[in-house]
Amino acid sequence: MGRVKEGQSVEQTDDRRVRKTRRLLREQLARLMEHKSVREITVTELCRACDINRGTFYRHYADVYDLLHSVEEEIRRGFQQVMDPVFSGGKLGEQVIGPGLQAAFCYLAENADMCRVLLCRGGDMEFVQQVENLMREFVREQYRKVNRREGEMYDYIFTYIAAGCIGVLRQWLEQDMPQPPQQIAALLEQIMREGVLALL
Amino acid sequence: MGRVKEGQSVEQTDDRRVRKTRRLLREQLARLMEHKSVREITVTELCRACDINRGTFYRHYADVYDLLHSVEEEIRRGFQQVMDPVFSGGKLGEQVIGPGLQAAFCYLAENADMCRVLLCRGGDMEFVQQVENLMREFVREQYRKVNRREGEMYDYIFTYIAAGCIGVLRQWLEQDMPQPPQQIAALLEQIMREGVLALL
DNA sequence: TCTGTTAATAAACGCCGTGTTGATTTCTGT
DNA sequence: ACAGAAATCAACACGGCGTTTATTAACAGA
Repeated sequence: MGRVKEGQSVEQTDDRRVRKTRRLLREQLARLMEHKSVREITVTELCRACDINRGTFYRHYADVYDLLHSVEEEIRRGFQQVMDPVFSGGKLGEQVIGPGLQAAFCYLAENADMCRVLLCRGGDMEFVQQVENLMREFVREQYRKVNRREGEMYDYIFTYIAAGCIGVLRQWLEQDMPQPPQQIAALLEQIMREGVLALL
Repeated sequence: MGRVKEGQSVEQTDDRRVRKTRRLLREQLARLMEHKSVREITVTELCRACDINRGTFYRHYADVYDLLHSVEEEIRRGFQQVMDPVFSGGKLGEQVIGPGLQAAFCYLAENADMCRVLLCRGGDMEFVQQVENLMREFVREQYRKVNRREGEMYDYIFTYIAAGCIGVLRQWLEQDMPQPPQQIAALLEQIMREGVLALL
């Protein structure tokens, strides 16, 4: 059964050994995920790849998905952190969409290997949904500054915009980011500002 | 290793026993998937739920994912079939988006239980991507009638629209479809025709 | 540099699901 | 009614899982 962990939020340790072990596990997991789906990766296999004792793995994580989720949480946390200042500190209102998107896409580009594996083909729906929700809250916040109307139908529209952005992000990642993140952010800003029709 | 199957496309049989077995397996898989993720569902467990011999399962499918994919393919095929007439037979051009979306959403509503499980939280990214691609081709086809311009950036915009639609679909399914499919289709048609800005 | 602490290792354990087999029984279409 | 095929039952080796114990190695702090 799953071992009781040290409360998934605080993972910092002053012991060099555990930092090393966890870093190794994350690296090798990412590497293996480039070639096969997560469900095909076994603890045994991962430990062999790390040259780590299997018991050591279980000291840190309950199973492969537990490890995966800790990686996801790290990326999600970073994503949130990058968006947050733009999020709440937007006094200019209009001028915040561009920088926000640009910051987000630059951050994701830095973690492209992991993000591609988590958001694209063999990815984790749960994680995609979480990122999409973050994006939706960003969108809602922006439109709230202009218009305070609410309602179920508005929720659908916010979802539409957020899902559209994540969809573009996914395609961009899957094609190995042929454009610089700034260009994608600019495109999405334009779509959000002028709508798709103006561009077609 | 995976057994060689009868070429995943043709699954029809005249033998009542195999129809019964496969139907049972699909039903129980859907039922189990409502309570737990696919990765937690074991062949043994599924067979117990069906009161079917485990060897019988392996006669039809290589593993749980093989079964799942056959279900996905069936739904995808139906989806495509429902869209296709509107797709190619659109002489009116403008008048085809509404009926197309409406047909799609009505079809998905009929298979809501399975679709929710495949497209939402615990779903299969691979499948979501496939449905999204179908939607994108539909969108591209519609816009092609008005404007023949092409290019990488246009692809991003088509992706944006398609992903937005699937995102709305996902939210709608997850909330147990509080609106009739016609209303959602109408909303998306409006968005595609007038853009999000006109609605906010 | 020493010391108490703790992570990492190695080896072994029972458990359970897997995928396959062969012999037997039950059901099916014609 | 009959031949063929599907479903059943029991058993098999295999391998990953999750845990335990004793032991070694590395660590932080003084």
